[in-house]
Amino acid sequence: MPKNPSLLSTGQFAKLVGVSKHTLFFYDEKDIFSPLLRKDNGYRYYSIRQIETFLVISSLKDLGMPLEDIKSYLTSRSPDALVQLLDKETHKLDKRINHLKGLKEMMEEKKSVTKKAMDADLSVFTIERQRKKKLLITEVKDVLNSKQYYEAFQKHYSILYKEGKRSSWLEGLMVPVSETYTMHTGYRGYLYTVVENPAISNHTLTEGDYLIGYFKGDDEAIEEAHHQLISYAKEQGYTFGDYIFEDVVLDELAIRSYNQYVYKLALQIKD
Amino acid sequence: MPKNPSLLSTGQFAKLVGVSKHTLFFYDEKDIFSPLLRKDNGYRYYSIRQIETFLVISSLKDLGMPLEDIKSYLTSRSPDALVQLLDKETHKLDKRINHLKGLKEMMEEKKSVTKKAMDADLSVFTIERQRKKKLLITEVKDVLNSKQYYEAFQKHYSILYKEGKRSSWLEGLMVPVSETYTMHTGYRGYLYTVVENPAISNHTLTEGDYLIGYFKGDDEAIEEAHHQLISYAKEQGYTFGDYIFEDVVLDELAIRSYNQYVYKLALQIKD
DNA sequence: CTAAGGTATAGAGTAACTCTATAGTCAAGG
DNA sequence: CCTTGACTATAGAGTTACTCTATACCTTAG
Repeated sequence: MPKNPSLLSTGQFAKLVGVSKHTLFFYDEKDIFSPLLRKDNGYRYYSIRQIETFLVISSLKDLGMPLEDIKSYLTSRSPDALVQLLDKETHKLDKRINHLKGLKEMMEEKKSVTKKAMDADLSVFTIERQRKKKLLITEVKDVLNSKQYYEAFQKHYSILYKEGKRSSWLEGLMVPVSETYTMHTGYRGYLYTVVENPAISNHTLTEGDYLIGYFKGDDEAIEEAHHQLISYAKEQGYTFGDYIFEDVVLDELAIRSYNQYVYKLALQIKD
Repeated sequence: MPKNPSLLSTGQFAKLVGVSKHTLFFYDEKDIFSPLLRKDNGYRYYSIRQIETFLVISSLKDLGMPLEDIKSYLTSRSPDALVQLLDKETHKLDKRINHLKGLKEMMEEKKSVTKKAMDADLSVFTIERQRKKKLLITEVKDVLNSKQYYEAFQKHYSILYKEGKRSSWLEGLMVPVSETYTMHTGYRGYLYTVVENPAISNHTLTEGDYLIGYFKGDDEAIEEAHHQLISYAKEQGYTFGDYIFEDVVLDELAIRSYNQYVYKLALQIKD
């Protein structure tokens, strides 16, 4: 290594490490990372040796560590402290990676649901086979009661939240078939979310067939849709299960007008 | 779902989705996300249906999408556009995840190197066996020449950068043994980085033994250390290879004073 | 009917920059 | 030696996506 260490101007150093000159001015000003020396004309000169250091600092920053914390680490740095710091950060990193993986999964799920909804024929009912699934369900005694709905939601989310499933976008309402004809006066339902962890699951759906219908419209149309689905199932002589599953598949994110939302209803079919 | 949709105040909604009330005021003001309705007293009321939408918006934001872009998406939303958007974002997400995985790997490497350096006995030389490794090396004709060093670095990094290895913290200098005794007048060296991809590797180290020494000090001490290592190898009658590998193992990040840095020198041993 | 707690707006402050304006510095060609 | 163009510096305003504070109005339980 050079005895007379290779010196780089601010611009050169910035280019090498991939940031702007201004960032280096800023770091210097805040005493986070300073050039090896300054010449009489005020020009900053960085050593090539400082590249690694800078890259670690900027990686820590990328990991969300505030510059203040980085600075305060540097004022009390030691090999022991470094190992501790790296230990802590790799753990955080693990969590971040898992969070992002979860997000990705959800985005892909949302994508596939949206695609299906786009292609769906709203005028026909179809049969779909679903694999076994574990659900977390939370009862809402009266779905029309705003307060109860709110509390159920809060409960439901607090359980999911503990699981680290911070932003599960995909859940719906599970409505007992028995409630279908009293919907306008108030009815019982269950918020449901598909979960992997059996520890938080409190309901299991066995593998089986579902009668599926896609419907467009507002809340009233959906109430009507429930009736249509049941009537059709009766006509066809299906023995159906206890619940209808209701999911919004094209919502505010894909559609501007409220009454054009698309819902998917699924009725358990026995045998 | 409720015909009379369950309405939540700003505070309630904020609690459910895990942000502050102010964030919701802010989003409303910027027309990014607004309550379903406002009562005469100015109070905002959100629908429970809006929770999913909000969570997607905030996930997109978490993924680094500017609110401006989210807003402009929402003004031209459609199922097709949503699928496109999700497609683009999952790809970005993949890149992010890989980047973080790379960072994690490097942090773990740095951690282990630091630990080893802490425990190392500076007064003894040891033999270590190393597995086969692929390297990317870049020649520096005269290590003491600042311009050449800079250019070599730039070249070296631009290759690594293309590989997506954005912040490889771990590389050093490979010095031909033949140059050891002319170090003060200038000498040839090679920047080296261990890489996985054989396509960018231009040098292979076969499995073999290395004579390892840890040294503390500044640049001059390290020049001296090169000599010590060679002398010791000669004394012991080792047939040695062509290169000494020089790595800074305790640097600016772990140590405050420049002349207390710890270097690791490794000399290839034949047979 | 009052107190505790919720709601509103306006505006200042924050991190970690980026961008602009203004001015001094340097190296190479004519 | 001078000029030109590319570099360097500082100061300060602007940016994003908020948070925080101050002030004032509203609602509901006891």
